[in-house]
Amino acid sequence: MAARDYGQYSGISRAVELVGERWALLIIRDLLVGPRRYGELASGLARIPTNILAARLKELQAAGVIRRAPRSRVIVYELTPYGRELEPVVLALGAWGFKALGDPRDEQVITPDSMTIDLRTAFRPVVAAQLPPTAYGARLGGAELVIRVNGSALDVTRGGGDVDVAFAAGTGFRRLISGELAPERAIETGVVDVLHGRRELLDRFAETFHLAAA
Amino acid sequence: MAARDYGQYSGISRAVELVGERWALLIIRDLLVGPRRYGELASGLARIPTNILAARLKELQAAGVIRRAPRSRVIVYELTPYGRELEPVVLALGAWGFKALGDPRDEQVITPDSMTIDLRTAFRPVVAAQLPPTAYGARLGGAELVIRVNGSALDVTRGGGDVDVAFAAGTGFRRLISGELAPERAIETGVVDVLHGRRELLDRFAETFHLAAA
DNA sequence: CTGCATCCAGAATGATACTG
DNA sequence: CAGTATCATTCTGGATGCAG
Repeated sequence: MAARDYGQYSGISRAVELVGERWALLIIRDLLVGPRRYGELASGLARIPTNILAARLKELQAAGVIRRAPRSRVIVYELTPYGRELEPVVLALGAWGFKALGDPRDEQVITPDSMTIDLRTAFRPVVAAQLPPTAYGARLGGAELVIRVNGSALDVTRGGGDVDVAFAAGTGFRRLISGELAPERAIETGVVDVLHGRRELLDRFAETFHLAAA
Repeated sequence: MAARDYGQYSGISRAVELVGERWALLIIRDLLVGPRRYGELASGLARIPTNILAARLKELQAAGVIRRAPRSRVIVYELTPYGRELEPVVLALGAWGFKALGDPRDEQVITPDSMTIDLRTAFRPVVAAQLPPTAYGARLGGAELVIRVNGSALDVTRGGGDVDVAFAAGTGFRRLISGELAPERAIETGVVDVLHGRRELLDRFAETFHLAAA
């Protein structure tokens, strides 16, 4: 039950003892977006068995990475301050893994939380600071997000709202961000579908969010 | 055998599919220090079962993270360029885990490679750049290292050589680096044992290598 | 209904023995 | 030295049960 240890005295081995079990980093990823209820975690991590989710939540609590917090009648899980220190690690790991992503397969889901973190990994604050504030509406798989960029600040929320440009992208999302496909080409080929708004803002999106493939 | 996938289309899930299996990140950690033979990896990761090591090496090759390279009669494993891009991830994770380290337990080993990476995570190049070049000899558990700091450059090698100060530290190593114990106190209490050289250089060591506990 | 606990088949790991 | 083969143990995944 407790994470088996590696018998080594080192930072890495301690870290993987704490958060290296299967599913653990994905739980942490979703909690980086915000506190979540048990059921919210379960539906965000569609294929996690419920007993494994319960076990991981206990282990991560014991490790001091997350905690149960009562919020007006319901219980949510949230990162502790120490857990939140994993943010740079998760973002760096996500950036690395993003480069190895191919096109999404049919059985793969995109959740709002995972997409939010992926957007954070690809976000270029220095570039964004030079551009006017913009709100994008993005529909990707099952996730529908409003992405607000204001200076070097990024804010991603779920659901609708007023946006400057709204688009739907399946396989195109990664290609846009990797620079593999220019925005105009993406629209032409139908890989990205602009639903409404100023379609030229897709260029700005591609500038703001960029992660070159390896 | 192949890494089971999480059914999600995201950077993190892809990353943990590639390097999230048990022992994988420790193998990568040691390969970050330099190319290693099968037997070197096996002895650095004392408790890894040999079949698991063999399996991981194959999976990591298939993932494009490492490769087998023939070096004058023998075969070594080394990181691919893509694998080397994990360096910031491993260092960040190591820094996080280091903060959760307690005192070393008896059954825990310290290997030269793991210690080398831990020193890299704690190294402060900006601080080091202000200090004169210094060579430290450190004996920690089974690992005996020569640590050369020259400006903002750090070089850690195994074995002996001329150093400005040599010291042995058991539990003291972490406490020194975390700032939990001042160098003078460490020497007084016998937690750190200066073998020869200028003992006041331990202050410089503690300035150069620092990682505050959480 | 949410938040888990229990049960069981199958997969991964760990220990050890063995081979080219 | 560099792995492969075998087998006991542990963990995961999927289904289901159940208490607040």
